[in-house]
Amino acid sequence: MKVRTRVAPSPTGDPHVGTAYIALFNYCFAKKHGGDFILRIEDTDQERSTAESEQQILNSLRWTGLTWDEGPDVGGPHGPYRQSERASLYSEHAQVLLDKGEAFRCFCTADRLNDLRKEQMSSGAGKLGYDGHCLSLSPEEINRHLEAETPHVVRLKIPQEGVCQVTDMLRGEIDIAWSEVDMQVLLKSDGLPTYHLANVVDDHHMQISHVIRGEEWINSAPKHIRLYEAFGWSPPQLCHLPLLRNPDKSKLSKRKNPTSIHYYQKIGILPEALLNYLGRMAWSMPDEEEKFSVEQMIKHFDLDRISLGGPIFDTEKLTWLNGRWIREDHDIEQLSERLMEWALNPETLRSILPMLQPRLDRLSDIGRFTGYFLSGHLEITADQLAHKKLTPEQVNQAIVWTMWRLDELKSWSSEAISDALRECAVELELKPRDFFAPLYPAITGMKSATPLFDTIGVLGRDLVRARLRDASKLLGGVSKKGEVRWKKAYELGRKQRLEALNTEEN
RNA sequence: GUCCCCAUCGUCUAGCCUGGCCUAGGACGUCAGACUUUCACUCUGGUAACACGGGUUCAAAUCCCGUUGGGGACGCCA
Repeated sequence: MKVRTRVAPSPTGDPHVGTAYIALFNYCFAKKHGGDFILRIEDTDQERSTAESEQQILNSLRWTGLTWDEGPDVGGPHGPYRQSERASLYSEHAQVLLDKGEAFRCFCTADRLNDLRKEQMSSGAGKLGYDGHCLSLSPEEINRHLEAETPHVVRLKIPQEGVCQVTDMLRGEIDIAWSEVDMQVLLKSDGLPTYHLANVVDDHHMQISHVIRGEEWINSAPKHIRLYEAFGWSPPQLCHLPLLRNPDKSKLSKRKNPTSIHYYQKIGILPEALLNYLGRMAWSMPDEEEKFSVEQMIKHFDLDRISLGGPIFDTEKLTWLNGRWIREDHDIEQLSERLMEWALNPETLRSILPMLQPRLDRLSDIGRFTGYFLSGHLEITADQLAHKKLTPEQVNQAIVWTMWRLDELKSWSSEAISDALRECAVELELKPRDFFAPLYPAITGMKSATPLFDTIGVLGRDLVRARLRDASKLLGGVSKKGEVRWKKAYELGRKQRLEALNTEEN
């Protein structure tokens, strides 16, 4: 059987380095065995998925240099490769399970489920999950609900007892008692599938032979195995990779560490260096060589060389490795080409020049304005952030509010940024000009610079977040205690904002 | 809380499966020095780890058990 692997990102935010990491291992495994590597977009979450995010993921993954044999942009024999375009396939399969008696309809309301969860939490019973309420509904009751068009979901039936044996390519047999497995929702009330159903149906139809994914999926593997069994399909081999971590060992997250591929591109990391570094996460060359290309990685790739401790994503070593790629693999001609490819090109210039033109008296003035567009982190001092009307605490608060509020933003347009930040100023009861003042040095390193919202827009989410975090740290950062208090105040503002939004809509 | 996974320098890791060659190797960082008009690069040297306790064995970083620690999962998110 041909080896076929896939990476299946969900377009709900910035393209994540974790996606590139998983993609890299899937790619290497497939290519090592002469197989195919597939890209599939898992956009069944209507609430959070955006076309913008999908495009960025595609762009970022392309930028790394990884190529896929099948995908939404390149097509292939098993398409479509976007789950939102396969909706009927999933509902048909849900029906099959219903007919086979492997799944059941559940008419429980969100309220009942919430209460149930609360009760389970507080009773400290340990076991959480659906209580099987709708399992015993009579055919008449079900029909009555269906006729009344009561919103409902389809859930997977789970064996009452016994254990599920999950075979992991790295860990061997893992036993998980069926009693620990929840009766997972397969089809949501909007008719779209959850990850579990869509994933299994697609992996089967796309003939995926090996599922290489993050460790966070181990606990739901029994659900997937159950689904394969229920359909009468043979499951793929499972392989769970250790998770990339923050320096504090928690799962890599943007709140603690820049996670977007775009950020690393922006600060001038070479794609081959990023992939090289990602390849060093949990994996090593047989001769322990640190610097290697994807081709070399494929040549020596072996799942046995994966170490299971979760690696911390260390930007310092990435930077060192990147330096080696710059120095050892480029002559001056090639380097100048890389630089032009990166940012010294008309396209980049065109994106910032509209803001610059009114400020240029001499062409050479470009120098002091482009610095902060081309830099990664800024070297600023605490007194650059000082403001005559605000206390350092207030300045810090303005910066932190900006950071939090920007994180909530769905669209990264300067209008959206402008609206969001103006709201922050109102919430903090500061005049806009006072509120914005410290943001200039924090984000640009200068007291006055190009228009704030456009600048933030061009710099991008992760870089802006990183600079704001740097600035906040300069002012003492957010202490554990302060975080709680500020978060409360921030949430209050957020709540009022949402309420205002709702009354507007009504 | 319940379940699952994991455990070698501060960090990435080699060694572990197939016990002895391990007084545990390499790399990042850091410190010291050399080179260089400065800086950087480069080079040399130093620093620093088998989580703990029990077993098995002539012999354990390597195998087994327990403890501790870390992480993950417990959504009509993926």
